[in-house]
Amino acid sequence: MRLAELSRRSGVPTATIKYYLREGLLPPGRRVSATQAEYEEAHLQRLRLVRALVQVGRVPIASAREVLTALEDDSLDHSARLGTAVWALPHGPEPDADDAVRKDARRTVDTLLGRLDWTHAQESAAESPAYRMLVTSVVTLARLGYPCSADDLAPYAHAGRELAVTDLDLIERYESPDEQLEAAVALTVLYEPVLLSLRRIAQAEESERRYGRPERGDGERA
Amino acid sequence: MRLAELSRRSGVPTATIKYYLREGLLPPGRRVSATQAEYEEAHLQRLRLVRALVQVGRVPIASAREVLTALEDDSLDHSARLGTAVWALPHGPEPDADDAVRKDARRTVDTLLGRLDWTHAQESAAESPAYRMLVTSVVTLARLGYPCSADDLAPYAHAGRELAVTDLDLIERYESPDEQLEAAVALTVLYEPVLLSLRRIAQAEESERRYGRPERGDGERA
DNA sequence: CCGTTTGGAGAGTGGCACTATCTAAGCATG
DNA sequence: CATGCTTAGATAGTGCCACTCTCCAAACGG
Repeated sequence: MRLAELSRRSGVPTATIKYYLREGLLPPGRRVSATQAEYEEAHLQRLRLVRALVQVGRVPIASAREVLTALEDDSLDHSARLGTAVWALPHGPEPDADDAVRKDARRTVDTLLGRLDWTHAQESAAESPAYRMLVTSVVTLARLGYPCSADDLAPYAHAGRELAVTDLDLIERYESPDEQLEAAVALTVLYEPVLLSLRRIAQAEESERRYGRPERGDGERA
Repeated sequence: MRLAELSRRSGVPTATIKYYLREGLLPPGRRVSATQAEYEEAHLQRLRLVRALVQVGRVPIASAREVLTALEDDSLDHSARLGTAVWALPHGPEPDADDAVRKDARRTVDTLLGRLDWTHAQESAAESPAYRMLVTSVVTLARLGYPCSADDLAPYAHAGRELAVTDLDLIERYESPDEQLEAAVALTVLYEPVLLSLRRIAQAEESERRYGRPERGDGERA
């Protein structure tokens, strides 16, 4: 199919598709002549994935490129591709200083990971984006006056563990390695807003259950 | 304290503090003369909250203002303030169309909420930001070829419910209504990256457990 | 009295995700 | 072949956002 049809079928403007092609988020089409290129179904699928990552998953373009190129990096094996892809995913602010508060937070996190026997996370991936994001969040909470101990974090870690099992079960539904790779990235990123919104809804529900009045005020937000 | 000291103690540049004051994220200081203003500890705390929301919680400035003004809106009672504040929090893309896929997603979500007996969410807050974010995510997943049924969502909802209970228990540790309000906002927002990073770490851990290195990983399937 | 500091306001900056414009080369039709 | 529409590709521009810079006049302080 031509670029125009790709645009029509995906709902993405042609200018934006051209931009994605330029940025390497989308592999170039099969050149048919100097001014024509042919795109396949795979391009459409990839385009939808890009849109989902960028718009719903809030993944920056540059990170999305890293993720997607990792997915098809022939020099890596299956699990290395996935690791590289997920590694490129998150996007938290870099820590500004390594002060006492941060050391405390790191100790708390390490205690938690040790208690859970998550030794892999502690050793080979201690500087993974996820680990750093966790430490940064704990630091921020502490500075705000909400210190969180390993005990406080434990319920979230347990939830994370159960969800991870669910996630991997979902991914295992897919047969081919390529499908699994895409599914892993898509499900990791796109279930995040699912989880967060369900938590918010549950908070409102539980709050109503405890304190009994509707959460929503009346006089705001047309 | 003066603006300069506020800056020094918070680590936020004076220019940025002035910007926050202009934007109404920070209440003005007590005017001492035409060119002097005095700031209290409360300003410092508020400033730290703003920074946490904006930098770690990725809340846009405009939303942060809505949240913070709701927290001190004297025309609302305690729970209305909290509702308004949390209502202003998230920031997903607005849905583009109300097509068949979206209707399906809505039905799936409603089924899930009904099954959980989350009637409040279904009725009075059916158009809450969280509900819309959830529907949008399900739509995106479906369009990508990852349909998720109410059964698929159930584990995430279950996790959300347990976390909501934990969250409210944490908030109840605080005595005064004002403290509870700030805690509710801070903990809702700042535990999000905690939860997401713990999920990522757990995924890596579980993945290693299933497919991992020959040393420790044995093919234990869950 | 005078250099420095302060609060305030407006304009400017840099990053990012597009988006509009332009150009040259097709392809389609008469 | 002439004519007009479409396409791929490149370059420059747009809008938004979170700051950040510059300036001013008042005022503090030695």
